[in-house]
Amino acid sequence: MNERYNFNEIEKKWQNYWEENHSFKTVEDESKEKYYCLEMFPYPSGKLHMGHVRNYSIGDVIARFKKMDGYNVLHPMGWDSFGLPAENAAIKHGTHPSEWTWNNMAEMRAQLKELGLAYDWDREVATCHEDYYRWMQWIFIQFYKKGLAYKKENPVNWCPDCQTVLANEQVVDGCCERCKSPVGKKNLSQWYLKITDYADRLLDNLETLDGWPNKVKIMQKNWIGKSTGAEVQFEIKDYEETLTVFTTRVDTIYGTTYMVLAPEYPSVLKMVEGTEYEQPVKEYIEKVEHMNDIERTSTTNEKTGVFIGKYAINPFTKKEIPIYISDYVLMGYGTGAVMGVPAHDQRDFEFATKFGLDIIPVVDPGDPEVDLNNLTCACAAEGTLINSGEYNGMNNKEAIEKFAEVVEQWGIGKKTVNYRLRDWLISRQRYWGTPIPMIYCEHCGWVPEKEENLPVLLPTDVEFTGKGESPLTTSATFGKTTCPVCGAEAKREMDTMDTFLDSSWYFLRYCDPKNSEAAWDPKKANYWMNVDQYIGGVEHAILHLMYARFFNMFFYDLGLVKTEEPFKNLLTQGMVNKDGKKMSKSIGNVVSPEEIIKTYGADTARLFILFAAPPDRELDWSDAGVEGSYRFLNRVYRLVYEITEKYPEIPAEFTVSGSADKSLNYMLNAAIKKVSEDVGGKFSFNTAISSIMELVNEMYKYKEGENINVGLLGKAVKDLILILSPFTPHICEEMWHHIGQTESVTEMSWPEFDPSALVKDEVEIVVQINGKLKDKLSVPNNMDKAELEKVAMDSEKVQALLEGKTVVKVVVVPNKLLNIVVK
RNA sequence: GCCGGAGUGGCGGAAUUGGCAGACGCACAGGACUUAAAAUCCUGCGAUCCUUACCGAUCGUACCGGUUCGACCCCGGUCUCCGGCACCA
Repeated sequence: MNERYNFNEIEKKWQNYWEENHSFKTVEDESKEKYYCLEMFPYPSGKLHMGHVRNYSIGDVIARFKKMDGYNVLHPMGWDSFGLPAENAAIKHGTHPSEWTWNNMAEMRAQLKELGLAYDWDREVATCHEDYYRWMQWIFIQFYKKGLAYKKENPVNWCPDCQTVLANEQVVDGCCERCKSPVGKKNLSQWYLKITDYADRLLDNLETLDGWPNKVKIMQKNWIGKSTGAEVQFEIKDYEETLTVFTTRVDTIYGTTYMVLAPEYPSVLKMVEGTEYEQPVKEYIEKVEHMNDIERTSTTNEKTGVFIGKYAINPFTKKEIPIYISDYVLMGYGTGAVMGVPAHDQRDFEFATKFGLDIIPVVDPGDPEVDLNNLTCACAAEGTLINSGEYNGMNNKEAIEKFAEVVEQWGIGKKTVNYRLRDWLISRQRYWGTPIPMIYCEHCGWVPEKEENLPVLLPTDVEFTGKGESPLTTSATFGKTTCPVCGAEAKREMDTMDTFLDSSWYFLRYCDPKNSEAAWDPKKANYWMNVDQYIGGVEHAILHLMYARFFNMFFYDLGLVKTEEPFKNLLTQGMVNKDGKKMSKSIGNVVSPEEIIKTYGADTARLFILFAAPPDRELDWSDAGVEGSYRFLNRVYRLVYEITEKYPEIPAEFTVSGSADKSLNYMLNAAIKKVSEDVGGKFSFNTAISSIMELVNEMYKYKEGENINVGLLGKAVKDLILILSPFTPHICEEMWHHIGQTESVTEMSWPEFDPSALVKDEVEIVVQINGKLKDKLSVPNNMDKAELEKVAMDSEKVQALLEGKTVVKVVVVPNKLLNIVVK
C-alpha cells in the first residue's frame, strides 16, 4: 500500500482481481438462504448516466452486504437491448442496429466494471440475442395458446408523413416527434395481449405487496382504474336497435334527460342514414377524427356535439330523451354510450347548459347551500332521492344497489365492472425487436410458428429508410414461409413486439440464462424467485412494473413459477439533478460518470451518491460534496496507513479498559450496529455512512491520545474496513490486504456488534423544568427513578431554579430525562 | 377536479417514532503548520437579546389552533411546492 491514495491503480487492480477470481459468481445452493438483488437493466444507449450510477450503487451495496451477511446472493446484469434508438442510428449513420447496439453494450459493460459492481457476469443477458428472443417468442405463443394474444383492428397513432405507426411516447403535443407533422388515427390490425383478464388480480394483489412503496401501488391502482356500476339498456323510439349505457350512478337514472354516444359509435351512421341529420353528424365525426388526443381529452374544452334525430326511452320514467353524439364520450371505455344526468354530473351539466336540455335534480343532499331548482353546477353529493317516483326518500347509496337489481329483473341490465386499463397493444412496425412468431395462412388463418422452429430470426437483408411499413417487409426472404398446420404457402407477421415484453421476464432468465431447452428451469426459478429487492427509477412505476407482474402471474398459472408476484420488495430511487434541475444536454448541466471516475475514482462517486441523500429522494449533484467524499476516503486511507506504520504488530488479544478505550469501543460497536440496520433493511445509506465517519473521527482522536490499546485499535481498523467495504469496495480491498489479510474482503463475514460495549457506565440525564431544558446530569447507568429524582432535586442548579416555586409533579424517564413541573 | 408525498440552519440532510432540535457532510469565518501555496490539523458556525468577557435569557422544525409534564413527531384547520390520474360516465 502506497503512502498516497492512488485510486486509479487500486481500482484497476481489484477489478481485475474480482474478475480473475470470479468473486461474484453464484450457483444454486439449497443449503444456503438465497437473496436475489436486482436493478433494472439499462437500455444500451452508449454511455452510463448518473441515474445508472445511483441505481447500481444502491443495488451493489445491498448485494455486497447480503453476501457478507451469509446469503447466497444473485446479482445479475444485462441489457434491454431492442428498441427504437438503434434503428434511428441505423437510419442516420447507415450502421446496422445490431452493430450499434453491441458496440454500446461493450462500452457500457466496461463502464459498469469500472464502477466495481459485484455482478455475476456469467449470467449476462441481452434481449436482442436470439437465445433470449427465441424464448420471448415461445412465451408469446403460450399467451396465444391460452387465448390471451389476439389480433384486432383498432385506431392507432399514425404519422402520415413518415407513413408509420407511432408509440404514444413518440407523439409530442399531437405531432410526430421526428417530422413534426400532426399525428392522426388509423385503423390497423394489431396484436394485443389480454392484460385486462388479469385486471382484478393485478389490483387485488397490490394489497399483498408490503415491501412496495405506497406511492407506486396507488399509481398502479389509478392506472387500472376499476369502477363498479351498472349497464342499462335503453330502447330507441321508432327504431329496432337498443342502446346500452354504463353508469356508476344508476341511482340518478330518473334525472336522465338525454343520451350521448361516442362519435365513433358503430351504429350512429346507420341511425342517421337518409335523414336530415346525416350531413351534420358526418361532419362532426370527421372533425373529431382529425383531433389529436390532447385536443380531444382536454377538460377545458367547451362541450360540443350534434343531435342525431333519434330519441331513447328512459326505462324508469318512460320519457323520451334526445340522443346526441359528443367527443366527451370515449368509445374505448364502458359501452361508448352515456346517460346524461346534468344535475349530478359536471360534464353532463355543461353539455345540457350548452344545448338547453332539462336539468332535473333527483338526489337531495339536504344542504341548505345547494339550491336544487337553480343549480350553478352539478351536485355529486350523497343524499335522498327526489323526483324518482316510488323510490323517493330512498338513500341514494341504497338506490345504486336497488336500481341495479331492478334492471336485472326487467332483463335490461346488470351490475358490471369497468377498468381504465386497456388490452396491451404489442405490435410495432419496427425492425429492432422480437419478431412476432405468427404466420398467416389463407386456409388456416393466423397460426403460431412451430415451437421447434423457433427462433424466428430477424433477417439481415433489410433497408432502414424510416418510411413505410416495418423494415422487415423489405427482406427478400423473411415473409415467405409455409403454414405450420397445412403446409400451404403462407406469410409471416411483419411486425415486431413492443420492447416492454422483453423486459417483462428478464429476471427469470437470469435464474437460468444459458438454458437452450427452456426459457428457464422452474427448479432454478423456484430457488431464486421471487426477487427479494428490486431497485429502479419511479418512472417505471406503472408500465414496466405492471407488465412484469402480469407476465409473472401468467407464468404462475402455467406452473412455471411458484409465486404470483415477481418482486417482493421495491425501492424506487430518486432522480439525480444538478442545480435543482434535471440533468439534460439541452440545459448543459450533465455530469458524466466517466469524468468523475477519472478525477476522483469510482469509490468516491459511489460514496457521494449514497451519502448525499436518502435513496428514494431527489439528489442534487454537488461538486463540493464530491470533494468532501473524496476527502473522507483519503482520511480513512491515511488513518489505516499511519496505524499500520506505527504499529506493525497488532496483538489479537486485548482488554478494553479506561474511558478512552470504552469510548472507542462504544463508537465501533455503535457503528457496526447502525450500518447493519441501515443497510440491512432501512436502506438509509446516508446515515450509515455518517456513523462510519463518526467512527473515523473517534479513531483519529484515540490514536493521538495516551495509552494506546493497539489490539483495540487494530480491531477497529479491521471492522471499519469491513463495514465500509460494501460502499467503497476497492479502497477497502486494498486496505484489507495491507493489514495482512490474504482473502478478499468480499469473502468475509459481516462483523457482529457486541451489545455489552453499548452499555455505558454513566449516562447523561436531561433535566427539564416545565418541559424546558435546564440542566444535564451525569449519573450511573440504570439509576432507579426515586434515586434519580433525588439526585436531580439536590443539584445546585435545580435548587436555585426552584426557589419560590411549588413542585407539582416530577416525570422521570430512566436513563434519559427528568421533567419537573412547577407552579 | 380527484389521489398521493413533502415543507427542519447559507446548503444536502439527522433526530432511537412523544423525551437534549440541527448528528454527519458541504459552504463560510478565524487560527496552526509553510518563504508561500496546496494538502493537513484545530476552533467557531439557527436567530435575537444581555454582557467588556465568561455565564446566560428568549424565540425557533411552513402557518393557526388543540392534546400532553413534554410535540419536528399525534389531532383539527390553512398555505406552498412536487408527483400521479383526469371529459373513464
